[in-house]
Amino acid sequence: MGWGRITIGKMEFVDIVRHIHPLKKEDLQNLLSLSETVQVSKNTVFIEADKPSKYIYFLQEGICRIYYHKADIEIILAFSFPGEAMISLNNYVYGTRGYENIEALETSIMTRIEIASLQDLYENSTAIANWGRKLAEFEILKIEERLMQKLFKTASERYQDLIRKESNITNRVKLGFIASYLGVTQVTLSRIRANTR
Amino acid sequence: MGWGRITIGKMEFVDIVRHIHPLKKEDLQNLLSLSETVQVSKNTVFIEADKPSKYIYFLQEGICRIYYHKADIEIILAFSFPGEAMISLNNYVYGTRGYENIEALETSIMTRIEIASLQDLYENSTAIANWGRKLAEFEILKIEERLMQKLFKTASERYQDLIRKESNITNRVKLGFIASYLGVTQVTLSRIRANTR
DNA sequence: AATAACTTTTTACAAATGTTAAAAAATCAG
DNA sequence: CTGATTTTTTAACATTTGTAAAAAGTTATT
Repeated sequence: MGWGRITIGKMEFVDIVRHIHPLKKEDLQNLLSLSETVQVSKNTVFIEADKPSKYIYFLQEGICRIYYHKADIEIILAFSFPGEAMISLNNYVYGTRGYENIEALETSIMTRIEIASLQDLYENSTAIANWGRKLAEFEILKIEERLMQKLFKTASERYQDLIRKESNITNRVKLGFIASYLGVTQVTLSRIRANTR
Repeated sequence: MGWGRITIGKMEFVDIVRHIHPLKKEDLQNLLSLSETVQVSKNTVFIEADKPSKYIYFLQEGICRIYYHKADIEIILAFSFPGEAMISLNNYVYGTRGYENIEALETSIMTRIEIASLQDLYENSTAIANWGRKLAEFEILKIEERLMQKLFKTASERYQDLIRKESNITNRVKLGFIASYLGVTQVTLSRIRANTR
């Protein structure tokens, strides 16, 4: 569909941090001093299942997919957009290996922090501990939202919801991925799209 | 099935608290001083959707169901067993009204803490803030587990998983509820059970 | 511009699950 | 214990979704 690239969202790391939980200058500085901005090129898997992942990432620009691999099935749990945190959950919580693979679907800018250093901060600053608490709480809400969608809504409704929220996602992500995210086959998604016209 | 009641798990509140994140005597005392043990009788809905819920509950004894109501559909998100926390998520995180109804399926013992007081503690104690962070992180893992089950496994596998984990749940919870939890109709669950024999 | 590789849609058929209704089984109340 | 109520299973049929393969459309490369 030769439309050319769509303008995409961008977010500064400090804004991402502050949006989770406001911090005083000193705490903010401590967090920022641990952070490192990286560019991840298209189709790079930067968090891999079964491998320890040292970092928590915050997406500033681009789009990623979080997916699980099981036997020969691959299922997309979520897409990440600017402003969102990306982690290997079990790794972050227990320090063990996790299930998630996370791949940049476009060349993306993200800021990362070493989880071990972050956890030191958690132990030494009440404000940052509460920041980490809020981060976790928002993740709960995000994943609960996803589960509710899956439990309550048909694939067709979930598709509508997705394009309402991210209107140009079909121009940035191939339909096979979107079908996987919705939990249906690509054939079913094609049928849904055919009935929506 | 005239078997008589099955012995059920029990948990002390202090053990539940310590299992989330170890606390020093003083912090533990602060938490305990805010807590209040209550008995909730069978079939009582003690957290209601669209109503503010002042408390976070920790189940010591009994079994509860967390369910959403939408139009005329009712879907069970989870069963709670001793040791688990029960909250209205949006209420806990944002102070707004939530989607969850939580009902005691058996007469249950639980300890509750006022969310507002707990949040005061979060602001004033690094250890308790980290305790709250861990609480949230474990909730993420729990709900992620549930989502993965739903995404990767057939209803039949999910049923097997459930009875492996809670072998006597079919004696304590009616199959209509279990079907709802599994995300299938009761007819489908009957078919699953018929094929498992 | 032509070819190859990849993505999306369509088709035909199979399998799984839902719906409705009724029967069977289990449980509860008096 | 017995009848009433609730829960669970079974049956018949409809609908949805999956599978596999082909066709159509798109993108990338030479």
